[in-house]
Amino acid sequence: MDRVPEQTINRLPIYLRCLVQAASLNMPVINSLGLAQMAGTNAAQVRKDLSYLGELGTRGIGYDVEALIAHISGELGLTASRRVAIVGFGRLGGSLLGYSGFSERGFDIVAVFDADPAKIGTSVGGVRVRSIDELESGLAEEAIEIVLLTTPADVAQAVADRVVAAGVCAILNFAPVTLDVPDGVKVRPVDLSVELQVLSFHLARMTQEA
Amino acid sequence: MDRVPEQTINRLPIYLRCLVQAASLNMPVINSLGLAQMAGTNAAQVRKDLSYLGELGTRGIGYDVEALIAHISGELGLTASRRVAIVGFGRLGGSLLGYSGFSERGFDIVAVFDADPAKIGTSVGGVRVRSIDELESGLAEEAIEIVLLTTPADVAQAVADRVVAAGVCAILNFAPVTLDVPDGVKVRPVDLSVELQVLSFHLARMTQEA
DNA sequence: TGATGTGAAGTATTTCACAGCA
DNA sequence: TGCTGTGAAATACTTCACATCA
Repeated sequence: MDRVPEQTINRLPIYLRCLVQAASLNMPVINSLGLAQMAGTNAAQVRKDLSYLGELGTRGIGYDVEALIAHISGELGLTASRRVAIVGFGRLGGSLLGYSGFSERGFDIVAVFDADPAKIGTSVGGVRVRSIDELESGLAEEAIEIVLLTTPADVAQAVADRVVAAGVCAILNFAPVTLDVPDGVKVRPVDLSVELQVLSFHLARMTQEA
Repeated sequence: MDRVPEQTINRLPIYLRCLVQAASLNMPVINSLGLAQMAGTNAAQVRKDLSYLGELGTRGIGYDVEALIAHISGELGLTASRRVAIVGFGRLGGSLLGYSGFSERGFDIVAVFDADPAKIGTSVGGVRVRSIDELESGLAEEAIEIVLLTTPADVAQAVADRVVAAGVCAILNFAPVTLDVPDGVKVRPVDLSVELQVLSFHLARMTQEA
């Protein structure tokens, strides 16, 4: 089987979300057009994307919703829950810990690290805040697979280096810096200012063209 | 001049951030390789991207940092601050209102809407929470250009329809649904569960291949 | 019959490689 | 000389169109 294109990977969680909704509406089967309309794309794209995962549909019929949910979940590695840590427990880190959407989707936040002595040792939502000094040991102890990096920008790279050295291969980076990590480590940047600036670009274009 | 490719637009805010940092380090000039290293890309990409904006560099030298900041800021429409509204004032909406990074970059949150009578009329951070019933009039009154959509998923499409009908052309969508909007309206989805699932895919691939 | 799966065509994006200019 | 700007090549992705098969 060929490698799955990056853009296809980005759409798989969207398809999964749509399929779960279809299942909740008691649709046993969905075709590529129906899924495309829910996901905001087109039928050919859906078929091509799903074809990278195998021959999952039935010609003349479409895709079995439950079977496709199971298959995509498997591809996304969602069969077991994943152990997640928050590094940097400021305002944003606190919000993320409180967000129920993660555990609902199998992402369990089981460790929190911060440098502030006033926070260390306190417990929030059943999770104890650890010292950043215990980062390496704590990540190993808790068998962390994914780190949510929410430190201030000026220490993000240094903390990321330690996280990577501790063996973590997946980082969701909320700090407004581009992280430099070795091959094999996946970083997804989340930067709302970047998103707003992209929207602003389009607004500027519109008013200019009109 | 040719249209700027979408992927280039996505990188412009990154370049801008790197340039601002370079300026803070008192670098008067930066070359494509230096900017590429800061931005996590390569020199050819930087030159190609910037070439869509015009001939901004000096051969043999590089790019004047301040001039390039000014130019990219202009392209991104950041010369004046932009008026932003939060629609859906739950936990997430509250966090976003409290985030200082927006106003620092010229995005001013000047209106907040919610459906909960307990919240309507209260003031947070100098902004009064308005009833969702006043959505259309409020968006017009405050001359809102960008909406941060943070409603529950099940009403997100309906609210988005009203936001679009009120003339807003840019939406940052935090609801875990794919919004259907007319041509000319730009939506940027922000879904942390999707991001985590993409990371999970790569983790699954790694363990499988190893 | 009707919808999938997929080569092939069409686009978009990235990278190369070097002419051109300060 | 050294770095930008840019056609051209290479690669990646999307869309088309239709053979294929339940």
